[in-house]
Amino acid sequence: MLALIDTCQATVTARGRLCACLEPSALGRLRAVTADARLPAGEEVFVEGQDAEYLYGLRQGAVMLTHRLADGRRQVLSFLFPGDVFGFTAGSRHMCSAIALQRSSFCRIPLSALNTDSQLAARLHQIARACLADALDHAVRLGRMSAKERVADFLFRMWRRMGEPDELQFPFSRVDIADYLGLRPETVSREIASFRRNGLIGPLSSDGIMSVLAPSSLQKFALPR
Amino acid sequence: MLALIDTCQATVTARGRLCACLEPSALGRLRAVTADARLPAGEEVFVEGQDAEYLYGLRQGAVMLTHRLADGRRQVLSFLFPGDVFGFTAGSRHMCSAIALQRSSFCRIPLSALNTDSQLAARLHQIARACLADALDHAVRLGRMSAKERVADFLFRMWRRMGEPDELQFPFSRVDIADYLGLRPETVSREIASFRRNGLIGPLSSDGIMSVLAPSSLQKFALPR
DNA sequence: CGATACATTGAGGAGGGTCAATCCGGGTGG
DNA sequence: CCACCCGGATTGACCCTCCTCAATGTATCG
Repeated sequence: MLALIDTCQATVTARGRLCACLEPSALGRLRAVTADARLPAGEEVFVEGQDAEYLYGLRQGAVMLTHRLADGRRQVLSFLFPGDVFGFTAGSRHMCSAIALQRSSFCRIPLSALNTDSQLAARLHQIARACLADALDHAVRLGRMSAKERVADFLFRMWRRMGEPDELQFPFSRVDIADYLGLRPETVSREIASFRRNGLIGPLSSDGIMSVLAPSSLQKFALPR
Repeated sequence: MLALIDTCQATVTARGRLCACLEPSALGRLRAVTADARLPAGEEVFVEGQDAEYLYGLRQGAVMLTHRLADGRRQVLSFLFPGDVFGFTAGSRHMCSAIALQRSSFCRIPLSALNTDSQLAARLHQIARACLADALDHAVRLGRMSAKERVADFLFRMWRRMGEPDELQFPFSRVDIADYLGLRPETVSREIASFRRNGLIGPLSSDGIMSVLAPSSLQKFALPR
């Protein structure tokens, strides 16, 4: 019965838990219209400019939203984890691409469901407002924080987002992180090395796992909330 | 009758025109719950951390949304003009402050109206998604564009937003622009001076009015859309 | 007319970008 | 099993964009 109430095997997050916030009848309607899908790492859920037909709820894996300029420069707009909902658009077309960073599974919610199910629509719009808040926070980071602050804030938020583990294992590359933070990969590397020298994080093991030694020191650089 | 259909004296914009998109009966319900207000320049519509009770529709004037870091650094998140709707929140509290840049008038829409009027709610959520798109665009600018590109893009978008006039008259200071673009006011001044030397904009008259001579040249720096 | 606030301009410096070399782990094939 | 290669991460050297600090210009207001 619990499994029925929350069909997404999602970690509990402020933004996520689409299913958990719906009453059983609404959940039934949701299940009736959603379809599941899987993608291997590197594949696109949707691409910029494509007609938007669905919203997406990430069940397992990780996804990033990216926007590309004409000359190839890329900005990563968001990293998404299980429980997160994505695919919101202003008009009829996607304004960014969604790329699976790992083998991922997600459900697709037809946009038409927004017109027919007001409780579902209200919940999804609440999530859209949370995405707006995230985007504005990100603008603050990109506009007003130094490279060191951006990297520390990023490590801290990822650490918290992943359940405050002793060891962080990222599904994304240095280039992805750099494109998210508005920096170059070399700068990200240097800042991480600096934190390691200062004992805020442990030595990097061979497979990219890093231990978080002093989360509170990282948090000093982070945006509140 | 036209006045009844659109009670906001707002310029036509993609994001705005809340009233114009509502059918007459919904508009009547909207008018029944909204209240009007005015503010002089410099006053706050709401401040960060305050409990959110309303959404706001700007009728006349100009407003900016700002976020402050603990040490005083400020990021301007958005400049708003007649027709724009603002005050969207993720939780129960405002995540930014809204400051009138000019004497402004606006209407207040109680959040409770979102629960009782689904057509109004749908329209406001559509606007919220447009705000999300704007915020993501802004992240691209802040993360991946040079100072020259940011200023050119800003001038071009303001020029277009204000109806492509021959002369631009801003209601905000260089500091406001700099805090919006993630730059220092000196840098904004220098880039504007550079555009003036290159003939993209005319000489600055004493009262801050600038003429736009080569919008298409400015547009080359701008983000599409 | 001075005082204040804001914009502009200049000189110098620092943070982060650019380019290149090196390292390292994993896959591939002999 | 090992040599080779390849992609990503790291590190170093150098440079450029943008910031910092200060001086000057300009408009508004008492």
